[in-house]
Amino acid sequence: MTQIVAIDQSFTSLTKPEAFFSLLYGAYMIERPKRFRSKLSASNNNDRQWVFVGGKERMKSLASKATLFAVLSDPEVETTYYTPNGYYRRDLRWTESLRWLNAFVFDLDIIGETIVEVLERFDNAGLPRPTSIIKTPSGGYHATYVFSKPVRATTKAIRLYTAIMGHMAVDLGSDTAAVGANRIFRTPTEQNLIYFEPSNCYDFEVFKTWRDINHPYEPDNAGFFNIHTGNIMNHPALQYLLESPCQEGRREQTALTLALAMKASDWPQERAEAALRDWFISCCSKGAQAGKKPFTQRDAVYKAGYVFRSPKFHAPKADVIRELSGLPFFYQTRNCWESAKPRSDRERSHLFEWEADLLALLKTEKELSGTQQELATRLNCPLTSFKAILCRLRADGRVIVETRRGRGGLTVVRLPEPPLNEPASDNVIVFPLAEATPSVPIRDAEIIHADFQLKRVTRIDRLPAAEVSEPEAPDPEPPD
DNA sequence: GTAACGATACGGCATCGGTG
DNA sequence: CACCGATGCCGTATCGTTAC
Repeated sequence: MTQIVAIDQSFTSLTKPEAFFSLLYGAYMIERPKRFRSKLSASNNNDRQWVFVGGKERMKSLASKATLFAVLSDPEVETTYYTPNGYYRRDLRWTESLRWLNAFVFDLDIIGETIVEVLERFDNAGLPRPTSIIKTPSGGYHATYVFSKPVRATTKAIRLYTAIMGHMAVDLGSDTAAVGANRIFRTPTEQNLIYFEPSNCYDFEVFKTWRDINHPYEPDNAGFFNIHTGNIMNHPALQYLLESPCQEGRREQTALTLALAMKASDWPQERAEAALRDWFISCCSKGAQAGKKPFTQRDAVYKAGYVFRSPKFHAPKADVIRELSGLPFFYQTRNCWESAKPRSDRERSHLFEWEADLLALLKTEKELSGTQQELATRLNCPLTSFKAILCRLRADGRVIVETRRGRGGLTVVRLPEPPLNEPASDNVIVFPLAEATPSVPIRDAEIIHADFQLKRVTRIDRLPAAEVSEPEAPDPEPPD
């Protein structure tokens, strides 16, 4: 904090955005290029951070406030987006290269709400008031919590940060796709920064405490998949199903839906069975029409075992929950590893153009075959670069590549088939379940991103068939 | 064995923002 | 403004694999 105070004193004429960035990066960003700085901090290179500012496609890396402010005030330079967190490398904007977690930023796509209503969301979620709010061109808001003390971005810290942010996003009703440590957001400007309270900075511990109270941590559920699903059992619609009288004719479906929701919420099977037993005893109609088999407690509990045993069940259908409960219900999946695409931001890079060219070509031709040299020539791309993009696209699961070596060798490239394995996959979360240990990435799993209000799949990602150390991509689509 | 291909390793070069 | 250090791009050489 002492450093921040010092900054405030030395820059009395900061603009609001500059003050924001000073606060955000203050503790661990050098003031000016090295020649102006004290020897003490200059030698401490392990703490410095690089941050990125620029457009969606290309961002500049910056390490000093003087440079940052210069870039921000230069109308020639695109500065639409920035990274709230800092990196130890200036050339790789990967989660793995993060050094400091400086803030949480939430993308609130709530058009028409006033700033007062936005602040009420924070109050209602039991969260403190944010440090800043900016208005985005689409009419939404980006709200930021600047940490009073940046958190070193260790693997564990990033995982905790993401998990807590996921809970906060759900409770705030913000875009869960914007959850993660390696995200870019709209750069605050004099015009869009409509709320800025520099004193509203909080220690990361504040958010850990909030999470412990509002979303108790269960070691069994500590895997990645909590983040995909959230705990949907906490949703009022499912609470309603669990606690309200259930009539004949709906018992089967309600029991199944509850079991699915429990599975999707990572409940242990025993807990699900116990809950369904309680549900049967206190809520479920016990009658049966003449000649029909009665619905028994055993049937209810059996549903849990059935659902938990079978890998083909993943999560309940949102529209069934809406129908059974009569309450609005939707949920959105998100991927805690974004579709892996290490997007570095290099001036000379043509790889992404070729990558886009290849994908565009595949959309029209469905399948490309030939020697790699032929295909590379066709794309007007060097052979080595063609191999690089092929390797990356294959690792991401965005194309299927078959190669035949030797004489008459051939490379066939095509787009992966959309998954058809689940009925009504529009609201099914495919998440590989209990058999996978949380620390190991799941191979060949697909994540369906669905908008359950519009009832459509928005995107399908295949988790990269790669090692844990595979760099995580920065966000493919920054929010407005 | 040989031709023709894919896979891999290596080195020259360009480029970046920072440095002094 | 020349230089630094790190890194990506890309051509080339070489090795491995396969059909003939």
